[in-house]
Amino acid sequence: MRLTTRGRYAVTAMLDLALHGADGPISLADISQRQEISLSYLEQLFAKLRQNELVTSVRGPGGGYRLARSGESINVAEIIDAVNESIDATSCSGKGNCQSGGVCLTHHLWDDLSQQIHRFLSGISLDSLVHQQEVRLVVLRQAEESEMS
Amino acid sequence: MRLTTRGRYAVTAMLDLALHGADGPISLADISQRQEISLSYLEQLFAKLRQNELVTSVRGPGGGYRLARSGESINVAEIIDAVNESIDATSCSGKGNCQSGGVCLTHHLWDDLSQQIHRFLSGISLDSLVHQQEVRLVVLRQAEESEMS
DNA sequence: ATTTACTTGACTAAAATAGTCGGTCTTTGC
DNA sequence: GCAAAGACCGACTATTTTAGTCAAGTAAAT
Repeated sequence: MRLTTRGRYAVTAMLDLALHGADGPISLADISQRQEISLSYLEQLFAKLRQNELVTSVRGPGGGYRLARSGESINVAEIIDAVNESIDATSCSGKGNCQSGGVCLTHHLWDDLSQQIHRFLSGISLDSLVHQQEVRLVVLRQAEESEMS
Repeated sequence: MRLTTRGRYAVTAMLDLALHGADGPISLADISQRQEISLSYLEQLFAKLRQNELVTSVRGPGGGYRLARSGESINVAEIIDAVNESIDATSCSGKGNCQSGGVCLTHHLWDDLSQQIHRFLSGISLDSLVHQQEVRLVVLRQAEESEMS
């Protein structure tokens, strides 16, 4: 299992869209500045998010990305999935052939853990994050920072 | 956050000790054969497990390792910790300085997830694994396999 | 037409993983 | 006392993944 900056960046960027995308598409340059994520790296991530139909793009001046569905219907687990970070904790990717055809001693444990994590993350929608106190505070700070520059 | 073969191997090896260590120390060679883990790699892992006082060693012929405490009092979270696989899912290692001194947009989410995982894994003792039906079945299969060779 | 911005693919440095290898030190049993 | 078993230690390495750069497009709006 891995949960690295890739998945974290993807969720952060999607949350940025949910927060600022109310009126019109958001450019990757904006997200890059607000969330301090390399622009070229965002391009890579959004290619996958688009393939997985989590965002739609608008080309040309004033263009950018917007959420493909409502923030209510998009959960964190599917964002992480979209950028190829499996939440699976087993070594056999759930296939159950971790030791010479059968399951290994701890297969069941990792399987349980995977389900636990998946249940947790898929229960969290972008909308629910938008409404969190902790998130709102960060949004305010980011707004101040952007005024200064 | 990472959960890779290192943490999985460590838990598997510790469970092997809990299962077979009732009468006398278990050699790494035994564990290596039963669990199909490279002997040299096990040595690395057990160095850390010993430093963290999860196992004690007995040198010389007939020697090996045994659990330092009862299987009831050792939980999976501390085993994974011992081999340096942090369960923390935040990018700032919980420090809260993920974005220019403050927290990033999704810090709280990863913090929550980390706690969730930690609570789950620290609630599982080696003993509770020993008594699981799924584990017992694998133990039987492994016993058969070792008879054949 | 020109500008803006998305799109694609190839490429790369750095880190982590998953080991290997060779040797040393201790203890037990013959 | 000596040989073998097995823990212990450190250095070394191939592979993979991550995180990111760079350059060359393509599409759409003004």
